[in-house]
Amino acid sequence: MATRKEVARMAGVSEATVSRVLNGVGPIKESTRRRVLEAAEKLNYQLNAVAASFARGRSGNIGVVLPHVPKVHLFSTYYFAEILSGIGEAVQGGETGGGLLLLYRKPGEAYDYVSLFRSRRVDACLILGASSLEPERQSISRLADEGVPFCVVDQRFAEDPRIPTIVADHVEGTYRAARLLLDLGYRRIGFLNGAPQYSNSRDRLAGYRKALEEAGIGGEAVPVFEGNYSRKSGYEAAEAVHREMHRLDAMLCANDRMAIGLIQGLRERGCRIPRDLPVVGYDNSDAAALFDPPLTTVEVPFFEMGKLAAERLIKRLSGNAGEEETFQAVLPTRLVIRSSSPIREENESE
Amino acid sequence: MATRKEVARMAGVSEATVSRVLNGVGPIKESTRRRVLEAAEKLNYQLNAVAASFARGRSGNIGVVLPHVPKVHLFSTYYFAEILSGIGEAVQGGETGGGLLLLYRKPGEAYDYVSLFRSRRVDACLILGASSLEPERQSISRLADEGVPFCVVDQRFAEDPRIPTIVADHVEGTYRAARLLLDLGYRRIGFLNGAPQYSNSRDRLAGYRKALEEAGIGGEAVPVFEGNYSRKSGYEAAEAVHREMHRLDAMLCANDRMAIGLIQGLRERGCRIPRDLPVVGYDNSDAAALFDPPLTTVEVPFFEMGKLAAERLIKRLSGNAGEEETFQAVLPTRLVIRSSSPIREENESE
DNA sequence: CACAACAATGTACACGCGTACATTATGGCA
DNA sequence: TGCCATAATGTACGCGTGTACATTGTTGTG
Repeated sequence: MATRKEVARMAGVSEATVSRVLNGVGPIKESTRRRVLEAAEKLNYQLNAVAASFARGRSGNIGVVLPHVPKVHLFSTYYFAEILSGIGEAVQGGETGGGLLLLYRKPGEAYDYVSLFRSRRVDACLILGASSLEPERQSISRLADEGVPFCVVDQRFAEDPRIPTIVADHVEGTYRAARLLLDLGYRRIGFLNGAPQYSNSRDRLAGYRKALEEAGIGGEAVPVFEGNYSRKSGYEAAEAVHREMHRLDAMLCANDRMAIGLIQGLRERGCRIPRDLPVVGYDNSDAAALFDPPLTTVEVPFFEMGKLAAERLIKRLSGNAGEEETFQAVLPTRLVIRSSSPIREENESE
Repeated sequence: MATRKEVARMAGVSEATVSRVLNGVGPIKESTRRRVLEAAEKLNYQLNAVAASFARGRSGNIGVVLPHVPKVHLFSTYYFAEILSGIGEAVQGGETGGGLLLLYRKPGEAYDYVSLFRSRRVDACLILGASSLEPERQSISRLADEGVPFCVVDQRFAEDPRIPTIVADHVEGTYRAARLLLDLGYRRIGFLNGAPQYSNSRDRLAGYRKALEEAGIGGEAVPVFEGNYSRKSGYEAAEAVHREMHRLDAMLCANDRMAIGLIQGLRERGCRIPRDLPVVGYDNSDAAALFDPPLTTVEVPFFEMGKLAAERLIKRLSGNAGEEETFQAVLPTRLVIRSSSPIREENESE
């Protein structure tokens, strides 16, 4: 394995000159540059990236921290897949040379993000699938203390404005979805939510409640169910939903997968969708369009969220540090009307 | 930022002792260990992973090289999502401490894998979505020359037995699927394949042809179409398929997404599935079960392939090197019968 | 008690690079 | 020619760790 020293010797220059040629630093005579490059070529020299990272004090890659749930195919989840695709798009476009370092954490537990930086394994870090549970919140908070570049995707920490976040406007999303059903004349609209430790779950609930309250429908008149965003949990919720059927005339779900599971479960109980019960999903995943019936749902720009988050980090790494150090962006959602809700002459989007 | 030296000073020992305590190497007096750990704790010391990698000559993470196609949401692809999920499962279970380093390459181009190792950025490497195109084949071949741990997933290089691969038995997969249609009485079975630069495409074609030949159906009697595994390409293929309808009485597709696109396109031309034309997919993606009609398809253990590939690398890294250096595994596929093919009393699986 | 065996720790250096600073060529101008 | 600014290159060192080897305690055995 050739090293810088050998290249220097063959080219008849000092190691520093080799380094300068390879990094394009400082003025170099053209003939020298050629000699060095030829020597490097001839020796099949390859810069040791780890040594360079060590000398620079930076690893050159961006960390992406994901929750690991055994047996769950995380990447096959529309939510994570889209966010990650967006992140990938950004790092590819950014030409950082470095890669994405995928790291797993146990959800709910404290993860030592600070060590991640202290150990120089990442220069910046994106946090996906975080919750508001105290251990997680604290460890993310410590990251803010540290002043390092990071960003939490789709999870707000309203109480700590120093935590940079990029979220979607889920309040508006479920508000619109609920309004659609209300405008169609439904009053007893149930809600199947995900776990409340996620701010995005709580936001969805808030938007739903807001719409109902505006329509003068009391808080406890309509039941709220809880799943975990999996198809299975929606399927299992069908039992409870079916039991409460007399108090319901429509269902709103916090994501498409649960909506699909719910519909499958309700069908097994003889329920026809949307005739007996309109069901509205959320996310506008691929499955929403393919399912029978195609789901009315809310489109969320997960791809763009990931892309934006990564771009911000990359920009902050490669230049003007410090400015707009903490940012909190909220991206809009969009209602998509299909046939799991009754068709009527409504505005197709917006 | 505390360093080893300071810990050593505070604990009243040498740096070497600190290192030994932290790495659990050699005999250490219990009282010393405690003093060191206390000092490290008190100073909030964090080992510099980059420096350690540098000293060890290993980075501690596993590279995953993916094709990057602009605007394509790679992770949202069932194929890549499942393989990556499997890889994630393996690295999580393996407790390597290190992470997955995601790296992008331009498909079809030569990628300098060797540099990846020479630069010490990865200790091992998984290659996804590779093709048999000459530049790619060569650069992967060079990796084999190098003798480093790597594995190509779902792409064979039959001509070079030194290249470790894990593939699915796609020949058997399409053979079974074609046999299903033949057994149902169909003779003029068309095939919509992916791009032929992938061995998995060619294998699918081979299985399909094998079944037809066994049934005494000549090579050119039935048309073969080509897409690129996207839903859109299947949708666009509908035109050609519809044009050739008189020569067809069933269609086999190289993946579910194309099958779905094809069905959507055919429907727009007034074609009913499966009554007018049975369509069989491939992959058994989530969409296959959700689509209307649910697709008859071939299940492929992508998750297991990724998991197995990663496990092999991890095993090879963390111990007995050299043995079974190159391995080529072939995992079985499984026919899944749903209603995009006519129902008859067939064996549901196997 | 002498000595070996081993436990416990210290010393010293390599790892390959980036870069601050020192030094030497080069060219323009008075 | 002499002088200075700048180009071009060399020297020297730090980065923080792992670890081979040397050294110093400790224990057991004859």
